[in-house]
Amino acid sequence: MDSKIVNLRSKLEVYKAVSGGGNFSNCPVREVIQGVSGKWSSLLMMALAEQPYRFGELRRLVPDISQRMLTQTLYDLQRDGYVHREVFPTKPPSVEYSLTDLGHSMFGALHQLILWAELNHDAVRGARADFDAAQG
Amino acid sequence: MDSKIVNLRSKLEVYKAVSGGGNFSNCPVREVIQGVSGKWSSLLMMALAEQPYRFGELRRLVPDISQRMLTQTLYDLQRDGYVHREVFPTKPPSVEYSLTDLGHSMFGALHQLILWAELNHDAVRGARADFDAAQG
DNA sequence: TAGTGCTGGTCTCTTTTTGAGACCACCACT
DNA sequence: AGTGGTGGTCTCAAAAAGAGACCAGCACTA
Repeated sequence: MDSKIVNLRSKLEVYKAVSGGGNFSNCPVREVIQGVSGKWSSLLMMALAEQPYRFGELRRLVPDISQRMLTQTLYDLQRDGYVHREVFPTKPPSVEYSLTDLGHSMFGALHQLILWAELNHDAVRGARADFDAAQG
Repeated sequence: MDSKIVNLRSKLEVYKAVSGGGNFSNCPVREVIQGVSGKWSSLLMMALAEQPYRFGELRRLVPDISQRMLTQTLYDLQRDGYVHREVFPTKPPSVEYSLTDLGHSMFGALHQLILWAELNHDAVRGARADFDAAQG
């Protein structure tokens, strides 16, 4: 067990103590994590970390997102301060989305998870296949 | 812009090249991230990184999860190889959930995001409040 | 001996979230 | 005059999640 995990263990104790009931219901980390935990949030963060994109470009970049969810996810990311939305007065008007400083900062952490996923996605797929084979 | 982000930029170029259509639809990272992106997944990973827990303990630890979603999320985490499920022949039988090696490894990466959330949740809340105040 | 509680779930029903696709105004270009 | 691209919104259907009843089996208690 490495030091990070030991460190977290003590953090968890703190949460449980603070929340009073010995549970996670008031954990302030939850709302932040849930903001990133949407189906499309991390994917859009990945795209915008690369460079700013316009609405239509994002739609083409992530073809299986519905226009409705693209609108809504970008709105939520903007609301949480990760994404900046700028309208340019072209004809027709174009809208550019980019990461804020807070967004770049958050992406630095999210990036670790993405790197892990890159390295281990075959292990996860393997586990999934084994499990399905064993359980039916 | 730090080196991590520059590094990722090149990674993204690779994905777009590989997928053929210049988009994210085949990105292998997506399925891994989505496995962690469930509403309850990261919370249960946090709990189990602390120590193994039994079903009822987890339910008490996360009081606002329904029994149905607790069952299902644990099942999914087990299927992806992050969680080990062990039944003890007590009366009545008890079931213990713990992280596998893969689960601990993944949590190491998720941990970065959790630490970020700890440090920045007030900034996110502030952004949210500002946005709501401005937009109505 | 009957009642109560705890175990880890499943089943059904309702509510919320998401997806699919039509529709919109505006303007440029052909 | 028709077509296409802009960034959306609106409606309706499908999928996912939440709420809560129910279950068998055994221990403990009254």
